[in-house]
Order: sequence, then C-alpha cells, then structure tokens
Amino acid sequence: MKYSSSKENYIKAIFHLQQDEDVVSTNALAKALSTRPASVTDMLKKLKSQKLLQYQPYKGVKLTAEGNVIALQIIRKHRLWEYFLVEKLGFGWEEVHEIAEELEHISSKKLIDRLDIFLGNPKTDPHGDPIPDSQGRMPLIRQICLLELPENIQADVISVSNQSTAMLELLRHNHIAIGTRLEVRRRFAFDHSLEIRMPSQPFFTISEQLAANIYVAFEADSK
Amino acid sequence: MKYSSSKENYIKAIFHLQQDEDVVSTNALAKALSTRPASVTDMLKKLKSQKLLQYQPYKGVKLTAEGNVIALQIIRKHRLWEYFLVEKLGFGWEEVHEIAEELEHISSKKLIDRLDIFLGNPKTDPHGDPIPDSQGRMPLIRQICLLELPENIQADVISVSNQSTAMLELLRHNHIAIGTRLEVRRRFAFDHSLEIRMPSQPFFTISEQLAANIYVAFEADSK
DNA sequence: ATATGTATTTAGGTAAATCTAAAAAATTAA
DNA sequence: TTAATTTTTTAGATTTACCTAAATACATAT
Repeated sequence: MKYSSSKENYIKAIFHLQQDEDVVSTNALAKALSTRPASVTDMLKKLKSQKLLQYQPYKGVKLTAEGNVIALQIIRKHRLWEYFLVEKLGFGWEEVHEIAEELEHISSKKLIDRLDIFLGNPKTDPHGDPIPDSQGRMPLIRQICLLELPENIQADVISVSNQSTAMLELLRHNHIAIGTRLEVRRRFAFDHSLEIRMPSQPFFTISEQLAANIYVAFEADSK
Repeated sequence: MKYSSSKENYIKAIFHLQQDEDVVSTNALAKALSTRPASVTDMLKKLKSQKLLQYQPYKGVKLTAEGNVIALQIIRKHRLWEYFLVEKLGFGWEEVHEIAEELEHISSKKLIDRLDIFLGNPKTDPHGDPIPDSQGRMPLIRQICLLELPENIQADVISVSNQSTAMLELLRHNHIAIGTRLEVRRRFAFDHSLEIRMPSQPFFTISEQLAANIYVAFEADSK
C-alpha cells in the first residue's frame, strides 16, 4: 500500500514523538508538523480508518504494529539517503536533512534496498542515528566492551567517547576508525580484553579500557 | 520558484510533444498525461498565468523561454537519476524510467549538480538520450567524423552503428568503448583520418571509416 | 456555404489536505 | 467542586488537481 507524503509525515512524526511518551497528543503533533490541531484531528481520523494508528478522541494517539512498520521504512529511507548525500555526494552533515525529507517519500522498495547495498549496509546515518534494515529492525548501539558474545558478532564502529590524543593514537595504530567493521571473537576472563579483527584480517586484542570508549552498531538477533 | 509535481509533468510533456510539432494540442497533452482534456485546459490557464507557456484558447500551447528552462531541468534530473540507477545501483535500463519519474521532482539543485559530478558528468542516459548540463544545454550527438574542429573538442562515445566483429575488434584494440571520453585534435586532409586520444594518454589516429561509425556526445559551444 | 464531426472550453462537482472560528471536553487551580 | 484554562474536536471554507456533462468553436466534406 502507498501513502501520500503528508500521511507519511504524520506517521513518522508520531513514531518520533512516541520515543518520548507512550501516547502522543494532538497539540504535540501539530507543533511537530507545523500545522494546526484541527488539521491533525482530521488526519488522525483518516489514518485510523486505515488502521495505521489507535486513536480515540481526546485520548491521544499510538501507532499500530502496521503503522510502526511504515514509520521504520520511512526512517530507513531518510537515513540511507542522508548517508548517500554525505558519503557519496560530499554534502556536510548539517545540510542533508532537508533534502532527505523529500527523498524519503520515493516509493520504490527495490531502490532503497539496492541503495543500502551500494552504500555497504551502513548501520548509522551521518548524525549517528541507527538505520533500520530492510525488515525494519533497528541496529543496537553499545560500547563494544558490553557486547554479549554468543558467537562471532559483526559490528560497525559509530563513535568514540574519548577524544584524547592518546586514545586516538591507539585507535589509529589499530586501524580502527568510524565506520570500521569489526568482528568480536571472544573476551578474556582475566582482564576483559577483547579479541577482534577487521573482516579477513588477523585477529588482535584490545584492552577493556579502550573497548569501553568504542561505540558500535550491530543487528539485534541476526541469527 | 518551485512547482508542483503535476505542473512539472505538464511542462515536461509539452516539451517532449514540441519536439514533433511546434504547437501542442490540448488533446495530445491529455493523452500524454493520461488525463482529460478539460483538466488540461484548467492547468494550462494556471501555467499561463505563471508565464511558463503561451496559450490562447483553441490555439494550442507553446512553452515560453522560462518554461523551456524548467523542462530542461526536469529532463536533466530524470536522466541523471536513470544513469545513477543503472550505473551505480545495477538496475536494468528497462526498469528505471518509473523510479526516475519520481526522483525527477526532488527539488534541490545542489543535489543534482553534485550527482552529476559524482556520476562523472555523463552526456547520455542509459537509453542513449542526451542529458542537459546545469545550464540546460543539451549535448549534441554526431558521428565523430562529422565534428567541426575549432579547437580540441571533448566528446563521449555513446554508441557505435556497426556491430561487426571486425569493427568491434578494432575498437577494442584502440580501447574505445561506450562511455570513453575522447579528445579530437585534428583531421588530416588527405584521408580524413582523425587524431584523437583519451585524456592524458598519447594521441593516435583512426580512419574515416571507423570514425563514421562512432557516435559521440559533446557540449554545444562550450567556449 | 452549410452541415457534420471533432476538439476544446465552460460549468459545476469531488477528494485531499489544509485553514479559521466556535463549541465541547478535559485538566488545573482556587 | 466549581471556575478558569487549556486541549481537542466540529463546522464550514479554501486550494489544487482532478472529474463528467454540456456548450461552443473550429475544421472538413459535400
């Protein structure tokens, strides 16, 4: 099913507002969408009849499971396009949001899945926000030292919390940078150091201290 | 100034129909846009009031200079996105038109100019149609043997008219393929052979016969 | 030159997404 | 717990881009 850009914007705004509060008010939505509460009420009725959200007059609004899926698809598109704009076209991360607001409404699913592959399946957009995969699963973000290790986990470095030259020197020495893909094999019990590698490179170990400063994104439950 | 997708589609359709006949009829437009003649009349009045076209009731329609500029911008976007879809995302050339119909309405000029650069300033789309440059100039397409040579001309190979193995062998030997950029330095008076090269490679010559089978695209009047 | 047929426009209407102003419900404060 | 305030909804318009049906203009054939 296809929805108008306007409807998609409502769904997306509700999704984002729901991160803060379970139930979203008409006024909050009106503010988020720069529109009038009366217009919001109108639209909520339409979206309700399409079963994208639960809505009772005066009692706020909540996405249904189906509405959630739509929201995640739009967010996926938005963030992949942002990544494209920055990484491939050389835009600054501050200037891409507006353009992605338009691009996120392009409907082809095949397009976005191919774009994802073309970009190398990035886990986060240029602002560091996670990019849902084609099934709508949000990557999880954690300090690498906190990963549970059921089996070899693949994770992408998305940020480092300590900017000291000493730490950056160490990262550089290990060829670890934002965007680097890492496989984590095991954690040593003695000092909690981690054995990791870049794909098809030799394994090496990093200290727990270092690992505590590296944030990675990875697929939840990718078995 | 920004125009709705619908208006852009009218402008584009008029532009294309004008390639065949100087003045475009209401019915022809209705057919091209899969809409009703009455709807066309309505829209023509709006576009006229925006000075994008000349229109007198019952006398057909013609784009103004301004309308032409808009049309070329849309066509530029359409064709660059098609090129992107095929060359970067691996789509087949038959399946990109529909997606490009959506992408062509994304408004950012900066986006499209950067996309152009990212793609290496292609002169034609995957169907072989010329891509207007950022000033709206359509590349010209000619057999390379027919180029006028005021100075060194840069041109991109877009097709070859003879598919014999003998000719393809010769092209291959000279490393000439679709998409190859060529500089043409001079034509020898004796046999009309041409001296050409790929950028920053040594010059070599090709026969008039070969040159007659190579079609290239180049910027009109790029001084 | 008139009649016939086709093309085009006009008139009046609809759906989507907005708006303002006013009414009604819910919340908060005295 | 009633009054005041805020939030939300309803009612009625507006704009854009369509539509159908009917009227009008143009073109053509006899």
